[in-house]
Parts: sequence; C-alpha cells; structure tokens
Amino acid sequence: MEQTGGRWYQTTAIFYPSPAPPLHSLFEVIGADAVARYHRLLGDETRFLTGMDEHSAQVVPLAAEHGTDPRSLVDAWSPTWREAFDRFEISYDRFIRTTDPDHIRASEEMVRRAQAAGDIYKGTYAGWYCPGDNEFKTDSQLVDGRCPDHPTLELEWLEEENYFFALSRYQGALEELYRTNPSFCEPEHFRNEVLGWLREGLRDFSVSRAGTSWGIPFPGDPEHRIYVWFDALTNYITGAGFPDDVTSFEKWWPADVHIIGKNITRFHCLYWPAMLMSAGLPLPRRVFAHGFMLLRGEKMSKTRGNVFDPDEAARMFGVDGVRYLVLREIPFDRDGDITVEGLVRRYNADLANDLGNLLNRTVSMANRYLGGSLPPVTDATAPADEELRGAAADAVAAYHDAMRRFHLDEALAAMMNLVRAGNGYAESQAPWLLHKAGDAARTGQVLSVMAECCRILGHLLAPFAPSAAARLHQQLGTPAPYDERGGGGPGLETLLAWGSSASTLQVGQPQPLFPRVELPEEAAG
RNA sequence: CGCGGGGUGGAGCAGUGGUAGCUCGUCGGGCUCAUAACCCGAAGGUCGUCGGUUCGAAUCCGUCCCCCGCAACCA
Repeated sequence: MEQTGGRWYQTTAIFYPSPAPPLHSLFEVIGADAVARYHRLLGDETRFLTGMDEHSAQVVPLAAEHGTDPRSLVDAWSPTWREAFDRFEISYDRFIRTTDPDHIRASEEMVRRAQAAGDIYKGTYAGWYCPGDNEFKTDSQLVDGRCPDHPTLELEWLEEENYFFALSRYQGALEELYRTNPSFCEPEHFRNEVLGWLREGLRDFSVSRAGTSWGIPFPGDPEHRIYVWFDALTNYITGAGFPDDVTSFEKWWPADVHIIGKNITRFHCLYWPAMLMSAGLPLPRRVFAHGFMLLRGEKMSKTRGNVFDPDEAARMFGVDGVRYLVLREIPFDRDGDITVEGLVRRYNADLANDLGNLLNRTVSMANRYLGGSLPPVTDATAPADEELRGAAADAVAAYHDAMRRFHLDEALAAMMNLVRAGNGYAESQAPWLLHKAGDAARTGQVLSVMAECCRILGHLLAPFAPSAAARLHQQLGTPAPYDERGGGGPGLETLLAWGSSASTLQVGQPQPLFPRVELPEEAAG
C-alpha cells in the first residue's frame, strides 16, 4: 500500500454544464465519494475535489439558445449540479468552478510557466468548423461529414492561428514515467491503451482559441482565450491551493488519485503529467479510470432516450440504495450494464433480504428474548462464534484490498460474504431454539455475536450508504464515533476489530433498514 | 494487419497449467427469529473457432470468427 502520510487528496473529473447531472455522471462522483469516505474512516486527513468545467465552448451557443449570456447560464446550472451532489450525499470538500477567481489565476500561472519553459509556441490549427456551434469539430464528432447538432449546416474548413503546447518534447519523459511507475495509470487495460498512444508518438496540442470572449484570456495575448486543457486540468492544483496558498498547496499536492472516466485517459495520463513537468510541479500519484455505466447494453444518452433519471432512481431505492446499486452492479474498472429489473433484484436480494433482514432479525430477537439488552461478546467462544469471527476478518481483509485498488464492487462483494456468513450463523445457532430451551446465557451470546457482525457490517457499508449505515448503528445501539462525512473517528482498524464494543448493548426497535421494492409495471417492457 | 477490451452453465461475472467456482434465476428440502425474508441441497457448462505446446490447457503459443470502446475537445 502506498504511503499516504495520513493525508489523502482525491479528485473527480469536472463536468460540462447542463441543467442537472445524469445518473452516469453521478456514478463517477458516487464512486469517488465512497473512496473519500473510506479514507476518512481510515483516519486519513482527506480532501475531495469535484466541480464544473464552465469554460467549455458549447456554453456560448447554449446560452444563446436559452436567451441568456454564458456567465448567467453557468451561474444557473452549477448550483443544480451541486444540489444533486448534496442530495446524493457527495462529501466533497470543495465544489470548484473553473470560473472561480483563484482558478483563473492558477490557469494563467500554468500557461506562464509553460511559456517560461519554452513549451508554448504559435502555430496553425486547422479543422472542420461548425458555424452553428462556433467551434471546431474532431473527425470523431462528425456524422456523415456533418455536425450532428446542426446537420443542415455546411462545415467550413478553417485554419486558425493559435498557441500550442510542445507535448512532443515530453515523449521521452513520459516513456520514462511509465517505465518506472506503470501504475501511474490504473487499471492496466486502460494503461495499455495509453502506452499504445505513447508508442504512436505524441503530437503537440493547441491551447488557445481566438475569436471567442468566453474563457480565460491567454497570458500575453488577450486576443486569445485559454483553450480547455490548461484551464480544465489545472483545476486539480487550484483545488490544492495553487498558486496563492503555498501552505495549502504543499500540504495537499500531489494528489493521491485523479478519478476519471475512461474516455479522458489520454489527457490525464499524457497531457497532464507533461504540463506539470513543464511547470516544474510534482505529478499526481495515480490516475484511476473507471468504466461506463450502460443501460440495457447501451450508452445512456438523451438522443437515444434511454436515460435513467437519478431522482427517479432515488425514489425507488433511496439515495443509499442507488449508491449501493451502481457501485455493486458496475465493476468500477470497466463498463457495466444495468437494467431496472436487475437493480430491483439486486436491491431486494442484497440489501433487503440479506443485510437488512440480518439486522432486523438480530434486533428483533434481542428485544423479544432479552428486553433489548445484549451482553458483551466474550472471549470464551464456541467454534461457530470463532468461525464467524474468522469470516469477519476475511471479509475485512478482502474489503481493504479491494478498496485500495478502487475495485468498489469487490469490496461490496466481500461485505456481502460476511452478511451471508452472519445469516448462516443465525441458522446454525438458532437462538430461537436456545431461547425456547431456556438457555439464556447462550441466547445472549449468540445474539451478541450477531450484533457484533452487524456492527462491523455497518462500518463496511458506511462509505457506500452512509445514512443507512448510521441507521443501522442507531438501531443496534452502537452509534458510530465519526461524523456524517466519515471523519473524526478512531480509524477503521479500531472500528473493525472484533469485540471492540465490549460493553452491554441496548438495542433500539427493529425497523426495516431497506424496505423491499417492487418492480414497477411499466418498467418491465 | 491502427490501438485497446471482451467472448466461461438461462442472466451477470470470478478463475493465467493439475478433478470448472460465485451471485441471481429455476427445482427440491429445512427453519419459523425476521422485510413471503433466512439456511441446506440439486439440476444446468464440448470455458467463441481451428490447430499447436504439455503427462495435463478456460489458463501458454498461433489462426480465424464475433461483440464493444477509442482514433487526438461528448461522462
């Protein structure tokens, strides 16, 4: 495991403005949030950055479409994203907007440093230009040689003088980076793609645009605006305090991980490290690219009409349910397919029937047989108790291993293994029979062991479904000693140690943690 | 020969040389504390194709077929 020095700084990509985040954008942020909460629980001082990429060229035509100006548009849309993040309990420490004043200074400074390093030169950019969008289109964006958003307009082949960054100068340095530190980009299958691009040879990329007034003025040539990369990627160091807050920057940079979508590995794994080298700044420790959420095997998109509205999902499964489901159903390191039927199945099987029910039967029996009072877990344990304790240790180890690799689905699978072990224990020990037989001591012991299992499960669940985890602990009478963002606790090692709540427990009333849901009629088709 | 990923019981996946495993679903049984939940068992697979290496291949090598993503500004 990498040294983090008890300090953890992570970021997500920043998002293009739109009225509200679709579920597949929330997917990235929810995954990142689980990682951030995990690190807070570990006891790491944690900083989690996310936000909006507001200088996108598309903002200009979008604003015109909405009868407003770019600034007003992003001022209206960014809060709706932020509110959605809040609704889904994303525990970001800063919600950055690239229009923030400190970010503008950071971007300018990055350009200045690249200029000082001799990596910026004036060149000619040529490409297909769509008069409808007022922007250049890449070949991959074109459909039948036309702009998909303006298929009636003729594209113009335009040449524009703008500034370039000399990425090609960093070919050797980047090869060296991947030779000495391959895990700079994880997982491996996306790294292989990056290495392929590197083998093909790097080309300089343009970093300014003329003829627009939306964007950060290019240092030394205000006729130009900084074009995307020196603006967008720079947000990661702005969020650490660059360039003005030196103390903060020294504390938080380099980032431990940039969590991004697999489609932007090129920019994070090649452009960004080169930009940082040019600026004389340390590189982030890792870039982790996640796969995409597919709905019924297809990319979600408005044009396909197959979007799954996040609020609709939250109405069905609750925020905790949605968070759990997307991270359980989709392997974080590759694409994953979801269907409404599959989500309902998974929710009922894992959360309602297995985990929720384990808590419910535990609390219910504790109340019924012992007046809600559970004795401490003793050291002198039966073989079955030892076995469950071993299962808990195995689950915890597998969970840590998976979290460290950002394989969030595997971490949840490890948690579910312990849930099944807990239910199996209940079955084999049958406390209802012990109670009938009048064996109060063993009844108490078995229920304490089940409660202990639930207590540990609550902490494993906490990064993924924080509110449900809190309700679990509340019902169990073992309120979690950390704040609602997972911080300020004694550390997971302590929390996950078997028998760490070695006192009498007073459990609350049983209350279904995850009520079962039914498949809506119309969703069946 | 552009680059990368993938093809394993009905579905989704794990498994990189030694009798093919997990979750869901199906069927049968058990239990009755619990959210019609839980537990146990069973059925079900020529591991995409063809060929090779090996005592032994899902696993290594080669061929071919199919699916997906990327191809330089759509998470």
